[in-house]
Amino acid sequence: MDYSYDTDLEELCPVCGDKVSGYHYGLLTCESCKGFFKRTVQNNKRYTCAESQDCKIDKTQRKRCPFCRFQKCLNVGMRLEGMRGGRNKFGPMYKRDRALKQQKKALIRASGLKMEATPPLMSSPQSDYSFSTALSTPAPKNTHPNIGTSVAPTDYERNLYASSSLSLSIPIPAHTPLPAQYPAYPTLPSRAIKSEYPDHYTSSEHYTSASSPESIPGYTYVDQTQVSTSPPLAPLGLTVPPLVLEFVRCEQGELQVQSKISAHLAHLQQEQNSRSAAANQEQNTRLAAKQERLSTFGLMCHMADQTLFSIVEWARSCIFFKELKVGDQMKLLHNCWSELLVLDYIARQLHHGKEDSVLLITGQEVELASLLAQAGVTLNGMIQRGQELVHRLQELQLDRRETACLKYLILFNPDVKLLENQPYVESVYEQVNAALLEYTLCAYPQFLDRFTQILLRLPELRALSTQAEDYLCYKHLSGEVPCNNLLIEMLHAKRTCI
DNA sequence: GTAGCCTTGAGG
DNA sequence: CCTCAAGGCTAC
Repeated sequence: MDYSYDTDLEELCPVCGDKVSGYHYGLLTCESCKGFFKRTVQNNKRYTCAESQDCKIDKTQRKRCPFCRFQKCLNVGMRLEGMRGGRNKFGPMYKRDRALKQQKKALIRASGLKMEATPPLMSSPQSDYSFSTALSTPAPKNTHPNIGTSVAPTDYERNLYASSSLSLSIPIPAHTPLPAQYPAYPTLPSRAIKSEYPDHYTSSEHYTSASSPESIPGYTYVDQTQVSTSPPLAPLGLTVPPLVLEFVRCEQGELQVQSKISAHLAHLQQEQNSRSAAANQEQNTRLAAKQERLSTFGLMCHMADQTLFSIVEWARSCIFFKELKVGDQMKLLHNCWSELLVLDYIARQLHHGKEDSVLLITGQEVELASLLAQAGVTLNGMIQRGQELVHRLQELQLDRRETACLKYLILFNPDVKLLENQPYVESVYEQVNAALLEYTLCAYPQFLDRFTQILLRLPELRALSTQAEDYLCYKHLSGEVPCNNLLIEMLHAKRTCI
């Protein structure tokens, strides 16, 4: 049994299930999918699907529909690398991925052994139960007192078993869609490429469209594993990694931030109203409407600006970050401020849980329709993209602890250049990664790929934040962003240091 | 077009 | 040196 842990785990191509031949374009794939991806990208191939763009791709049928095969390549995270030769820009990522896989195996093995010795005791009062249950919108009906003794062990065992020796003993039926348990590299692919090859990333239609959700029509297999099964069990009173607890402890009180920002904005608005009231009286309605729209955008900027202040405040008070020198702190924040802003927004919507409205940091609820009606084309696109991302995370039922971990993963980006204490940042990143992995495995043992699924959302978050930055930059250049803005300062800082 | 094998070349 | 991923080659 023991041998299987080290050898055959995850040795299947995430696209077609064939034998993996090594890392190609960002993840472990088979030789044929590597070649297929290469041909497609290099020759700028365009395929069409004769069916409904959701063809099953497996070893025997992969030739049937190149369209769906390519979609799947993109979905699992294949990305073009810009450099020829062995060691390339994916190098560190591959290294991390390998380390993480080892870690995961070790963890699974460890919990497996623990299992054999003593069946998990769930009878202890589920002390940190409250967070995830309070947060998850549809209250899971799984607080059955016997859940630990009756359901959990088998479930847990089955998953552990499945993950460790699946490829040996239980061949995956060829006709089923691959469950997304064959992880893509659990790092931030677009980031690595983007930071090193900005042009490459943006100029290639494949990759820009790859990260926009509406261009991924065949993206269904992930959802099947997450949604069609019973709703995720709440954490089973298993120990939550201390690091994760610490992360949650460091979270700011939403209400506190809310009232602070509300007060600030109310003040601003009051000022503005009194200033423009006189002018508006004389204007015709069309112009007044235009001014109204501009001021709404301005207000949003102020809102984002204030949120950014609170994010910086959070970062400065949080574990690990405060140990860094100011120079490194700045570099990290300059790199990720927009991602943290987007994540903050997304997390609020997750908590909000309504599809037809969004919740602002001020606590105001805005109808999505009216928001879309006021915004221009670009902003509309971003809002919709944001909603898509919210939706996907909702399907995963991302909990508050996981959200907290994501903030750290975004903040401690080991790919940031010119850090004084780069190894430290890298080690924090690894620690957070490990903590999140451990947490997801313990809290949601029935979803072994949850960790990967969560991390797979980060590239889209990244892409969205980049788009937001670009948009802000454009708005700034056309003079529509209020001055003295931390947003703009961050924008400048980032653009000048790259 | 596909996919297995070969060559190249950067990084360790 | 060796490793190993990107890209090339070519029998199907």
